Amino acid sequence: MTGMRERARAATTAEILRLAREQMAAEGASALSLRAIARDLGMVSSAIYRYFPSRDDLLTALIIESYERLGIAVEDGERSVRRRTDFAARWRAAAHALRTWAIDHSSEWALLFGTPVPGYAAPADTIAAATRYTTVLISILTDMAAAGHVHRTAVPKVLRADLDRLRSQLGTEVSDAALTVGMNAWAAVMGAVNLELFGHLHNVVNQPGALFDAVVEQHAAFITA
Amino acid sequence: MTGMRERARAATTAEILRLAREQMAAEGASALSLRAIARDLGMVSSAIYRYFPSRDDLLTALIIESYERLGIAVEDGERSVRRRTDFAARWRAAAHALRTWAIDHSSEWALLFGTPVPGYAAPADTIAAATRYTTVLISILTDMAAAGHVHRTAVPKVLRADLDRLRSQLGTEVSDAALTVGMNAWAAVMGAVNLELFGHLHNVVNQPGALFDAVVEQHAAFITA
DNA sequence: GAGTTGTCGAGAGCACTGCTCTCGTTTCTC
DNA sequence: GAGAAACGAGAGCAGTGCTCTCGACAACTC
Repeated sequence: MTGMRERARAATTAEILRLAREQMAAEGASALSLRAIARDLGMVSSAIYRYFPSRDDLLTALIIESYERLGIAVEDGERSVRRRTDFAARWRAAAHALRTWAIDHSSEWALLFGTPVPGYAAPADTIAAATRYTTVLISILTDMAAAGHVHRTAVPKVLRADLDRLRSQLGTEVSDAALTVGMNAWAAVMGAVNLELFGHLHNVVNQPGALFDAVVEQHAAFITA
Repeated sequence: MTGMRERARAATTAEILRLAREQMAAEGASALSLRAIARDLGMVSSAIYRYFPSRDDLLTALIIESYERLGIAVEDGERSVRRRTDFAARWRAAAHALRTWAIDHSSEWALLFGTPVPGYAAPADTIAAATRYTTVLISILTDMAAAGHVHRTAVPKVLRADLDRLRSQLGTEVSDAALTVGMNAWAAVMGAVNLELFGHLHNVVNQPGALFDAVVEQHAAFITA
């Protein structure tokens, strides 16, 4: 219902986002220009502001979309593992889905995990979307706990309060040790992907993904230990 | 020697870099403006181009300086450990020096390890400077090898060739296993710092540095295992 | 010492950016 | 059908990186 105006608005909003993503992939997020999008769209630059009040708002919309897509990619990767009790395999699948998405959408990855824009404070909607890809790891740990697995890593005392809060936020019954193992794995994987995508492995590791595989294997052992 | 012209040039070059760093600390690297620097310097914008042919060249100079400073900070931190055979302590000191520098110079950290500028290809001078802070970790592993320590981590086959090349580049006699352990630790630490500085731990880990400490401890155990 | 050469800062200007404001036109709502 | 709201166009502002020209001065050559 509700007329052609609303439909037209939804269509051009989607078109703006599509063109923005296209432009971002071609020239990087920092080069994203509202005026260029307007030109591609065949309208005058000021008209864009009817749809996004500022460049930051456009970026926010793109960030939310990208978090969702990353989340879906990681979920799909992890879900493809048949033997659900093979927790190491599930971890590997999730981690490799993460890296693959990052490589295939490097400008979006940079948008999510690169330098934050100085004045830009992430709105609440983005942090909700941002949790999606991490939830996959939590679900693996939760299933391990349900299967009777007990993690025995030392938990730094300072982390206790945070882990308690996290557990109640996530509504899961994962031990402090399991959460610690998970966060270590998370940090390591993110570090490896960032190093690779942001060019810090040039002349260090030429074999693409070799460092990443090593990191994933190390933490596969840790997670299932 | 050689006259006032050369001295004046060196002075204003240094002043430009100083103002650039100041401005970067205040508003982030992306907001760095040649015109603003010129204004602060009391000269017209086009005059800046006598000293740096483009904004990218200024950024390159800043990047090299920052890599050097980071390297020095990590070296100093690691050197402060008295018992040179306490390799875990040396690792902790180096890692914490890295994080401390990152926090104290967050805009410079973002410049080094954040989103690379799309068109920007790091010149050879930067990659030389970039190795400095990593060399500290290598030196710890080298000393461990000299002290008879043998690392037993599994080494991914695909990494072999890269590790061979690295070893000869570095001119050190560290085993493949030791290098693998080191690179894993490197990736994890970089990941933890990036997550913290780029705001991805908001509402996840509020205790500053708690995740970092956990990561450092885990790899301290790995390195000395 | 005189003359040439090269460096420097100033100024104007180009193409671009995000963003604001106004002004008709079109669509929706009552 | 009348009033309100949404929309696109256009002009304009302040800012950016960068280029070009021009006059002043230091540095080197003869």
